[in-house]
Amino acid sequence: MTETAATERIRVAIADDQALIRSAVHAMIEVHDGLDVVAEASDGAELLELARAHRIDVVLMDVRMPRLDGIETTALLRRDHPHTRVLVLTTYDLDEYVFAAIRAGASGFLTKDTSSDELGDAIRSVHAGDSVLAPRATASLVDFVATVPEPVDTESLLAPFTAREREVLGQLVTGASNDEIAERLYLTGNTVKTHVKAILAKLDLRDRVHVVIWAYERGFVSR
Amino acid sequence: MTETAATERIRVAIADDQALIRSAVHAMIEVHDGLDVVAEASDGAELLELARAHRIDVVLMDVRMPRLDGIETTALLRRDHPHTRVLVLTTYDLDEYVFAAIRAGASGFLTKDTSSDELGDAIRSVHAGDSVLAPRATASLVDFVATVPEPVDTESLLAPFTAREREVLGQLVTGASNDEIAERLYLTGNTVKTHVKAILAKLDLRDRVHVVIWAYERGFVSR
DNA sequence: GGCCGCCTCACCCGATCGGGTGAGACCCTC
DNA sequence: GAGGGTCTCACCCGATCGGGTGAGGCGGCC
Repeated sequence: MTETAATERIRVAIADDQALIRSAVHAMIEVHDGLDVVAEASDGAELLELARAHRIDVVLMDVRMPRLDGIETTALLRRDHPHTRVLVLTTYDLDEYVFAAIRAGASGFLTKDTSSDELGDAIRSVHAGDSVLAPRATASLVDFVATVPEPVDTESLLAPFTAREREVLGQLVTGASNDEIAERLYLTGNTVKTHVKAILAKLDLRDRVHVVIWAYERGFVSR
Repeated sequence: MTETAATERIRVAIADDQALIRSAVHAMIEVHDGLDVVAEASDGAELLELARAHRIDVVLMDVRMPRLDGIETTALLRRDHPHTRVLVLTTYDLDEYVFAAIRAGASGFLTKDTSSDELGDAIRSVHAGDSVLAPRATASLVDFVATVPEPVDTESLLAPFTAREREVLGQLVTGASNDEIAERLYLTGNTVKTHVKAILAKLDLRDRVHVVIWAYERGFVSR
């Protein structure tokens, strides 16, 4: 794990439908020691073929490409070659793609006006396992995280409930009927009803539907 | 909007309970043109007092401080002085604090071993409205975003439903009873039941509880 | 015109649910 | 040992729900 990756050469591939961009990027990379461009593809499908033939460490991926776009290509590539890192390059930092790219498994998101040195550093970073984002992209992520509801403390939500009630509650939020709960917890239907009534009273809710809503709204369960 | 912020001097405050750290950070900032340290605080409460007296553009905030920690201080500060940006500095990049800091309204998250130049750049960046994250913090955010379920296309979820059914569905997921739905949509209870039955049939679900679960699980509704 | 989908409403039935009350057994604490 | 909380179960009642069936009106489409 503590191997000095700096001594290994990094095998880079370029995927972009514009030949001019490919050669420009190619030139930007070749000036760096330790970086080799081993493949160039004009669309995603072609890149996937090349990935089967060559070992690729880092792909510089355009988003807009015919046949298979950069996002889908990233997802497929990462599925079949988890070792290969993807650095997405866009013409402008259209942050509409940032989230899709990251979800697809991209390690970085930069604009094409990135300097040669920054690009070289970025390639080395993502190859080392770090993530690299353009400032605008970073801001998007920060904004996003700031709006995401914070995870709640489950224990405080469950505080008013007894052990048995928590078990019943756990079943309730799955949509189980009283009979199903009884079966799963080895209880009588009557007993389950008692616990359900206690839960409804403690939460001051009308019926099990509202219990489910309560659970999702409070983040007690989440998808 | 297109004013050249570079010509304005940036007023910086430092909040850290260790005097040695404060003076070291102070020294790192003063070497930069355009950056002035206008306040130093040894805890969050002190910083908040100083913020009422001075105009502060950027705060370099330690996380661990007595009385009021950096996270809570950030939240309070941002609430009362939205103009003031917060750059959180931690001893090690304990990413347990990254999300809390961002949620509290921090614009940046760096470790204290950041170089003087990087720190100066970071201060200028956050003052300009960008976000700055340490590489490790960036990786945390990227990992987080990658695990967040993607927002679903509502239209495709609603595809099988008629206009009226969608309205009833919208009421269903709020936990409304058939009578409440009837009241709100100016329908008979019998008619509502017909629509509910149609919805259950199309989703192949047993009862309204499962409809609510379906809605949350698919992201049709979210908190 | 005829067909079909949608919306509306009605009635019936059995199942499920929620509310109320009571009670026995157990365990822990004062 | 008296009291309180928990867990278990029982019975009753009325409300709600889901399933089945039928039917009239309306609008669009072939």
